[in-house]
Parts: sequence; C-alpha cells; structure tokens
Amino acid sequence: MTGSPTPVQRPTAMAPQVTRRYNPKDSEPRWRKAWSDADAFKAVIDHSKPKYYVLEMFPYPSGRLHMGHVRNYALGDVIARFKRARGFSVLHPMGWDAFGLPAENAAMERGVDPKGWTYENIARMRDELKQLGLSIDWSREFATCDVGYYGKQQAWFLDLLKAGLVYRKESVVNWDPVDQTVLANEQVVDGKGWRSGAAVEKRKLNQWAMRITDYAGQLTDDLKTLDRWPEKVRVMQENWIGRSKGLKFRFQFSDPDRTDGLDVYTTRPDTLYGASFVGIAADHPLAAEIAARDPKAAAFIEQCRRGAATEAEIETAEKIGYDTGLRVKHPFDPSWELPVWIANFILMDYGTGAIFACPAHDQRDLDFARKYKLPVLPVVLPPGEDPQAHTIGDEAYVGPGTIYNSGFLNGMDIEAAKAAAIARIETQGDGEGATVFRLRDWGVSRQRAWGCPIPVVHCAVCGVVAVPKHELPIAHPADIQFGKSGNALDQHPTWKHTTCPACGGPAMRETDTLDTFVDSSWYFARFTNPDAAEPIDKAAADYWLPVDQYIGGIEHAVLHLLYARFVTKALADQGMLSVREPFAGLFTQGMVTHETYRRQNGDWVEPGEINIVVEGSTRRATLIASGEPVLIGDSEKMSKSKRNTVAPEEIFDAYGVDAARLFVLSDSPPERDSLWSTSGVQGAWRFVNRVWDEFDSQPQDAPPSGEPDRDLQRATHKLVKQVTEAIDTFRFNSGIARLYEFLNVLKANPAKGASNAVLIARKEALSAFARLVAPFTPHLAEECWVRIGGTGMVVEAAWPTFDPALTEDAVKILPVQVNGKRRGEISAPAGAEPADVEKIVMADPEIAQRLEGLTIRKIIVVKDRIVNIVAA
RNA sequence: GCCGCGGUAGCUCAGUGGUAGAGCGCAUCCUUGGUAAGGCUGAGGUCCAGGGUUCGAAUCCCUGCCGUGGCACCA
Repeated sequence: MTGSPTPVQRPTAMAPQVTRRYNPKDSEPRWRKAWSDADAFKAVIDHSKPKYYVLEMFPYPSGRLHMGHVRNYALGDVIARFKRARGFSVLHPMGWDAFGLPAENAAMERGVDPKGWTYENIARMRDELKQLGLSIDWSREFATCDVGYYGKQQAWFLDLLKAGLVYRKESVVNWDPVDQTVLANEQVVDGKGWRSGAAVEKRKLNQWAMRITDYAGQLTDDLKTLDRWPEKVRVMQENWIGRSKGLKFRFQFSDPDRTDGLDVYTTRPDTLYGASFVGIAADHPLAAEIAARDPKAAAFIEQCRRGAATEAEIETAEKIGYDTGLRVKHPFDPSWELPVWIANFILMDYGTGAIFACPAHDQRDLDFARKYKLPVLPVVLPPGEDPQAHTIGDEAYVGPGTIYNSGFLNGMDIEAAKAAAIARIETQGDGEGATVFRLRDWGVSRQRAWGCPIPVVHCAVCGVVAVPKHELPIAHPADIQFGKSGNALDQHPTWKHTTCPACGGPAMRETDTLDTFVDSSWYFARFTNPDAAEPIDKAAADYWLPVDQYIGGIEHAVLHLLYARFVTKALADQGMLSVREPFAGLFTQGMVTHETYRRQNGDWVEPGEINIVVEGSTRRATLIASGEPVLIGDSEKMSKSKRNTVAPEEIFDAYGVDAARLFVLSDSPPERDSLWSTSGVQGAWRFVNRVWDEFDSQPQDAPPSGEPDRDLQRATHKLVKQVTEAIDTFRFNSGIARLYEFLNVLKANPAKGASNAVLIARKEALSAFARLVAPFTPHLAEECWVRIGGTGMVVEAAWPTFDPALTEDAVKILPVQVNGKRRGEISAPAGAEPADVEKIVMADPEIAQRLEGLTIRKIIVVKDRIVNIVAA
C-alpha cells in the first residue's frame, strides 16, 4: 500500500457567467471523480496517526437503494469525513451481505441463476451508493457470496469444529414452512419467522449448532465494558441472555426401588418449605417413561404437543396438568411427600425441564394449584402482616418479607434464606448453587442452497468428517437448478457425491448451508485485509479493530450484534483476533418515515399520485387522476405495502445528492425516526443554494489587510465550537441548525458594500463554513472551497479550530427579574462581578420604576446570565 | 405484567434550574435580467395535567394521563 495520494488536477468551479444558481448535476459527479482520482479515501495503516474505524451495517443487495440506506450511510459518512479532517487514519469500507433467500426465491420464480441475479443487484446498488458521495475505500469491497470470502469462513468454521464449539445435535427446532428452513430462537418473533412472517412450527431435526452458551457468562459480563453502546441495546441483550442464579438439586423418589432421582432448578430456594408439588415438562424423559406404561399420561402428552404447534399458542395456552402418581421426598423433611405432575407450562429446554412449585409465591404455580386444588402454603410474610391472619388470594406474593412456616429458615430475609437453603442442600449432597441462562445454542444449519456450504462430509464408515483445509473452498456447483421447493444443493445430481477424506470410500457432502448471520459475524474483521490468505490478517486486524463506530438499525440489537460478539470471542480464543469485543461504539439510527395516503375504499396511494393543497393550517389531498379526496394518514416506516416510499434516485435527480443527505441528517436526532417530506427536502435544497450564493458573492480579489469585524469573528468561532461538539456527540441535526443560523448571520453582513473589517471576517467565516458543512454536503463544500481560493480539496483540509476566548461575547445582555418575572434587561461586561452588576441594575430607570414602593429583600446575580431581585 | 423512551409553535425538533428557540409551513409586503426563483417583515406557545422543592421550574422530585419500543409461562 502506498502512502500519500498523488496530487490531481482539481476541477475548476462552475463558470458564474452561465448561471449563478448552484447546479448539482454539474458539480456532484465532477467532485466524485476528483475524489476517486485522488484515491482520497484509501485506508492506510499509519502508526503515526490515531486510527478510526467507521462501519455501517452492510446492506443486503436488493438492487435498489432506499431512504433508510441513504440515512444510514450518510450518518456514517459524516463521522468518517469528520474524523479524517481531525487527523485520524480512517477505515470506512463497504460490502454486501449477499447470501440469503431473496436470491433463491427469485431463482425459483423466474428461473434465473441466484449468483448472477445477486451480482447484477450488487452492480446496480454499488452505482447508486457511489452516487451518494460516500468517503469509502472501495478497494476493500467484497460480497459474502464471493468464494474468496466464504471459503475463508469455512476455514475458521473447521477451527471451531475442532475446538468443539460447533457440534451436531438432534433437536426440536423452529421450522419456517414458507422459507422451508430452520430458524434460531432469535429469529422467531411473536411465533412468526422474522423474514417470512409465517407461523413457525416445531420439528425434530439433526442440526449444526454453535456453542454460544459457552460464552453466555462473558457475553453478559462484557456488556458492562460497552460504554459507548446505547443502554437500551445492552438491556435487550442482557434480557435475551437471561442469566439467573439459583439452586439445582435432586429430589429422591418415595418409591425405594427408584434410585435415579429428579433434578430441578429454582431461583427461589428460600421458598422450599412452601413446596406443593413437582412439575415436569411434557417432553421430559420421565414423562416419556411414564407414558410407556400409562395410556392416560400418553394421551395427555399428546394433547400438549398438539395444542402447542406454534410459539404463539404456547404463550396463550391455559395451564393443564396430569398427576403421574409418582411421589418425591422433600429434601428438608423425608417424611413429606410431594406429587409429580406433568404440566404444559414447563419448558424442557430451560433449566432441567422440571421444577418444584411454590404456589404462594409464584403466579404460574398458583394458577395451577388453584385449578387442581393443590395446597398453597405461604412462607414469606410481607412486612407488617400478622402471621396468623395472612393468606394468599388470587395473587401470589413475590415481594420482600420475612420467612416463616419454614423450619430452620424462619426469621430470615429472602436473600439470607436463599443462601442458607443452598448451603443446606450442598451439605446434604443433594445439589448445588447454579447459574442458568435463557440463551440457547445457536442453530446454524439452513436447508437452503444459496448460503455458505458447511465443509463436512458424511461417510457411512467414518461418520461426520471435516473436509481438510487444503480442499477448501467448497464452492457451489455452477449448474445448480432451481424451480422446486426445498434445497437445490441437496437435489443437485452430482455435487454432494464425494469421497471420504478419512477412508477414501464414497461419502456425501453436507448440503445444509450456514445461517447468513454467520456471514455477518466477522465481515468487519475481514475488511481490515480482504485479500489475506488466512481468514483474518492479524496485523491488520490489530491495527484497525475494534470498530470505533458501528452504525445500523435497532432491529439488529439482539440477532446480529449478539452473534458478532460471540464469533469475535470464539475467534479470539482460537488466536485469530486480539480484541474480545468487535464494536467499541454503537449507534442505532431511527427509521425514515413518510405520510401515508388512502383512498375512500382503503387502498394505499403513492405520494406521487396525489396533490396536496394547503388551506391555512389544514392540508387536503386529492387523487391527481380523478380528483377523488384522499385521506392523509400517520407517518409510518417507508414500505412497499403502504406505498409510502420515495425513491432516492428521483430525489437526487431533482435536488441533488447533497440536499438529500442534508435533509435526512437535519430533520431529527439520528437515533429517532426521521419524517421524509417534500417540503423538507425543498428547504434543504434552498439552503444549498443560499450557501452557494453567499460564497459566490464574496469578492475573489485578495482581501484588504487589517483587523476583522469582531462580532462576525466571534460568531464564526462560536460556530466552529458548536458544530464540532454537535458532530462529536451525534447531534447532527443541531449542528446543521447552527449552520442554518450562521447563514443568517452572513446574510446580515453581506459582501456587497461591506467594510474592510467585515470582508476580512467573512473570509475567515467562509473558510470555516466550507469545512464545517463538508461532512453533510461534501460536493457543495468542495465547490465553495474552490470559489474562495482554498488550497487543495476540502477532503484534504484540516478541520477548523476555534479560539475559546472568541466564543464568548465581550458584553453580556442580562435579563433582570423582579420576583421571578422578567422586567427588563441591562448590559454588563462579560465576567462582571455581582456588586458591579447590582450598581448597573440600580442605575436603570426602568427597573427603579418597577421597584417603587417595594423593599428589596435580596438580589441574586448569576454571573453573565441573569439578575433576580426579590422585593416585597 | 416487567423494563425503557417520548409529550415544547400548524409540522419536525433544539433547549434540561436563569430572557421560550430553529427549520419547514402560514400571513403581509417587495423584487420580476438569480425566475418551475429570491428577499423583507410578521403572526403563532397553559413547554401533557396536577402537586412539591426553589428567589426562580419546560428543566429537579412525586402522582396521573396519552403515545411508543423491547421483553414476557425462563421456575
């Protein structure tokens, strides 16, 4: 890699005699070419500079850019350009999350090749993205469906397989009947597939899985170190991982012939004396054993299975149970027997799939106990309650209190009783304190062809055998046929037939492919050197990682961000990475919304099909074609189904890229939703023109020498301070608001007929302004820079600095309050002492008049801000 | 049910103890060789409601109302 970019011929500013209006169609492509010719955004490892890695979540190549993309990438570009100007060595790459179902669906519907379809989409979308004028190092671009990428993914997959972090398990999985594939728990939302929206079914399949649960503790603990992540996302991940601390112990059966016991997990060992029954899940092994000799039990289990086809149904189902007739002994009192029930509300894959129930202090247990007339024994006494009189009604008591009715635990608070109960169980040898997680292992098998092939073979003799690394990559066959449902890779006539690397006999390739979330779990590391022979170039990764600022949608708060954190830790443990967290800073941007429009019959109407008339403060819409009145609805996320999308290309064409960027950045704080409106983008467009007008009116000849106008100079320094701080804190909209305001200051100090002092101050102001506006409207900034005779290009220029002494006004206007109400104002020198301010106040005739007949009790002077006189 | 976030001008939002602000929209007027435009001026606010703290509350505290996001039979 070479160092400094070669100097290039700058384009000249557009000729003012042709038109004075700003012409983005002329200027924008010209500057993109200039940046590209100068290789201005090449990321270079430079140990003399601080590094900064900016990354936006890479897009799925749908083939069409939407406003959400514009916002996402514009946000990242502001940071990247800002950091570059501030002297950082910046890495800002781009790639494509290119495997996945849409390509396969297109292949099936239209008989096209998914690979060709995907690369065509990438080509089209790359052109659109480049049009945005992003400061991206395009030399690092790759797609996850490039064999050069997924082959390396296969390589580290084999490492994890060897390390025991990837394994095969027969399990009940979430089956998406529309996408014909398995989904991870995280990918099921409200019982429906996250992409297809189809009701998810339960199926038993042999699956590849990754041991994310091995890292559950670390994934929780390390959230604390992510201090530049939104609190909200950390909370969501913490809830998802769901660590709980409690007790795992074994009940002994009353039947002396049974010596195996029944393991349960509880977070409330303090309530053991309130135990009423023991419950097991319908698919617990003990339930199956009982069903084998008890037809009624078998029928009950079958009923549970049938009634629980989908996640959504499980959650709303009524609690039902079956008394198995088995009895277990209470661990603290062997003469106390508890019945064992099979219950539909107990989950097999959480804890041990079995519980002890304390109905008095758990709502689910209480509902069940009331239904089946089981005992309800309170053991936690709420503060101030009489132990004789206290009873449990329809609500379990889960608050604090004192333990009673509980033998050796009596009189303790809940925490002390938990510790004491765990200690006693451990002494008895019946169990131990345990930490349990809600998180399950990550099922990564997908029964689809258009994904990363899993590099193993199945041999009748040797079983599952890993493909040797030198045989990688395992690529897709070139002649894959789509058109039927199911896995086209599995249906290919020859691809899966191979020989066993171990015994040389005939074997079958694995035809499942990896979940596309695997692809996006390490791409940020590959970007540090996309051409490396190894999956990750350690030296490059050590320089660039972690990602300093990651930007994307909140919808990935759990899925993608959790998987990427896990893979980073797993690869670090294989010695491939030094960092244990991939993203030091995370920013989740809001959606782009738009008004919705409906006809009388309820049909959605596109914004382009209607005409809006403003009458005073009300707006009315009619259909252009027929004049039919149209209902203006709420603003909602832009979507095809509601027909409220706006095509970025049309906006670029009408107003230019800069105006579009400016508007999505200026409208609202980046983390909130942003409302797209035509009038809004028109306002941004007017701003672009007014900025150009201001620069264009500045005389080109050398400015006179002398002192600058102090007020304009102070305003300039204040502006630099404000915009710098706004970008640093992600308040782009307020940074832009300051630029809008400053333009009004410039207009109040026009070049035409200006004094020498103003002309000198204007020169400094415009120079700063061009660089301050550059992260938002980079093309316009370059054009303005040329117009005022700036050196080089703005992308090469340093960020402006400010003199703190010049950001404060020399004379302060202080409002004067009498009894908290504003009654006038005085001016005082900045930093004036309270005693001096008092004198000025007392000398003010208007204030004196207000105070006539009143006795002054107290005068409060807040330096440089306000004066309040308390009088009666 | 649990945990968040929000409620300030017609709209989108700043301001988070100290004079209620910006952009857009709206109105008046001007310009008509920047013209499918530009400019001047202006109107518009119980800062969701009630209570508290304070010399002073949009801002801090309490209660409630409304909207919105996430989690939710996880023992």
